[in-house]
Amino acid sequence: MKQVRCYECPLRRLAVFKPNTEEEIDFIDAMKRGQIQVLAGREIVHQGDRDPRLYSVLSGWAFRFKTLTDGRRQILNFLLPGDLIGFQAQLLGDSEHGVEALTDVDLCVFSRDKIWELYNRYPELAFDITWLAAHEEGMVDENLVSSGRRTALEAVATLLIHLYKRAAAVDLAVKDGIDFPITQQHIADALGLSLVHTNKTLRRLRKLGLFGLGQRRLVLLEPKALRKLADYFERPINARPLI
Amino acid sequence: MKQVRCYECPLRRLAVFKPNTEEEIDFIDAMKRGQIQVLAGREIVHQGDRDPRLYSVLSGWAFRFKTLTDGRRQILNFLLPGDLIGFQAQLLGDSEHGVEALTDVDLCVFSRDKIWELYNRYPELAFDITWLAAHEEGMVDENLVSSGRRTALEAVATLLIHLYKRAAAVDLAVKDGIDFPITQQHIADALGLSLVHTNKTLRRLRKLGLFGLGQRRLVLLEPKALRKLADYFERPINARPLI
DNA sequence: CGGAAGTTTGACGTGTGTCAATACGAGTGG
DNA sequence: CCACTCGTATTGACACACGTCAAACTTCCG
Repeated sequence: MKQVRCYECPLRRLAVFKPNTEEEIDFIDAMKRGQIQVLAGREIVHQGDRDPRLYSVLSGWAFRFKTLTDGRRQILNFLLPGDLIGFQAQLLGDSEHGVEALTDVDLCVFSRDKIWELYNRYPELAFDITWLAAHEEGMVDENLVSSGRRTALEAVATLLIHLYKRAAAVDLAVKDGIDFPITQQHIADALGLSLVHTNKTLRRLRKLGLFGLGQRRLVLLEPKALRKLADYFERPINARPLI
Repeated sequence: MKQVRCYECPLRRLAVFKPNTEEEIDFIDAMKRGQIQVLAGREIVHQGDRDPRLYSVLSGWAFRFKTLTDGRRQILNFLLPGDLIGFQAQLLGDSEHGVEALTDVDLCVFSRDKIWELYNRYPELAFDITWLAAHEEGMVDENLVSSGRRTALEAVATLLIHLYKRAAAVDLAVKDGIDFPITQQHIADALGLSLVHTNKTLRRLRKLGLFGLGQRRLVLLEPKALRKLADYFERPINARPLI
């Protein structure tokens, strides 16, 4: 994607995002050092990196993960446009998790130096960062419930609904379907399941007619039934901040 | 515990906590509305509460959790002295998780109104809150790895080490043992295991001589072996902020 | 002393993992 | 346009980690 200035950021046109003042946008723009593209499958942050960069996702999907020394991998949560990278964990210090691009991804790069100025001069933006951190924790919480206390069927249903809603919110939905770049291996790693069992679980859900998946495209056919499986309450979607 | 003013807070004497300026402490003290005690087993925040209060843990243990409608429970993480409550998830809005006292707990109650003033006038404190939120997310991350990708044996070892270190950091250690108020049911709910299997796993670890547990007291007998099981790297412990 | 809460044990069932092979789809090169 | 290949999806057979049920035991405490 071409370099974009923050005041012409395509994300700002979306309804999910809270509007900012002109002054705030100017500051964010000044903090933005540039933009990089990372190809699908490449690492954005390496687990153990010292002092990782600060990014935000401008387009595409990514995910945070941890790997054990013997290679077992756990996906912590997925990152979509508007999400921050590098603010988690030690805001300064080593990154305790890796981040990998799921699709080709455009990232805004921010200068870490200016974070301090942001906290000093733009308390509302500072609050937004806290909000985003807390919100992301909420997603990990939800994922932990799936991994720990839901059956494979429930967990997969929960994840599909969740990703669907998030993708739709950032306008990635096209007539009741979203572009779905996630492989079964990703689902397995996110939920702590094996690849084979994930496959069989997806097949069961599909046979029940609850959703359609194919050609990188996900459609929820029976959202009510899925929500019931997922023990999922509809919650009001507050506007979320965009840095 | 008697009402304590923030500048005489016993936690501030501990090495883990980052010192604050006098002005900051004064502000925190002004923000503190009082102190309450919650008895072991009682709920501090009810899942679904509208606009829950803001607290910090002054003494005792608590935990955050979610329950599904049929009663299955997942513990998200444990809270020890110095941890904040109510800043997670929707910093304003419903709480998506409950918080329960594990032991009798003393809590500092903060007025939500002043949060805004804090962000405006004390950017460093604002940053600390973000830090604490991100740090807590890191703990949920770690727990998710245990639940999703570690065996029961590894997961339990990981949790014991982790809790030991945290408790020792806030001076709850007495000659290589800590006061350990957690039941096997709590461990099970934190790791997504059944009570019975948790019991058998603990017994196995004990038979291996890796730790001692009894009379509410935990001792790590073979920390190296435990760390190996847990795939655990020692990390430098930065001073953590205290609000 | 009695009851509640927590811990232990054994027997047995099953959800999920592992292994191994096949099928499919998209891209590449001849 | 067909072979080839590589990543992904699919299947079946089988193993085991972990769950469930049920009962006893231990500790704590009023």
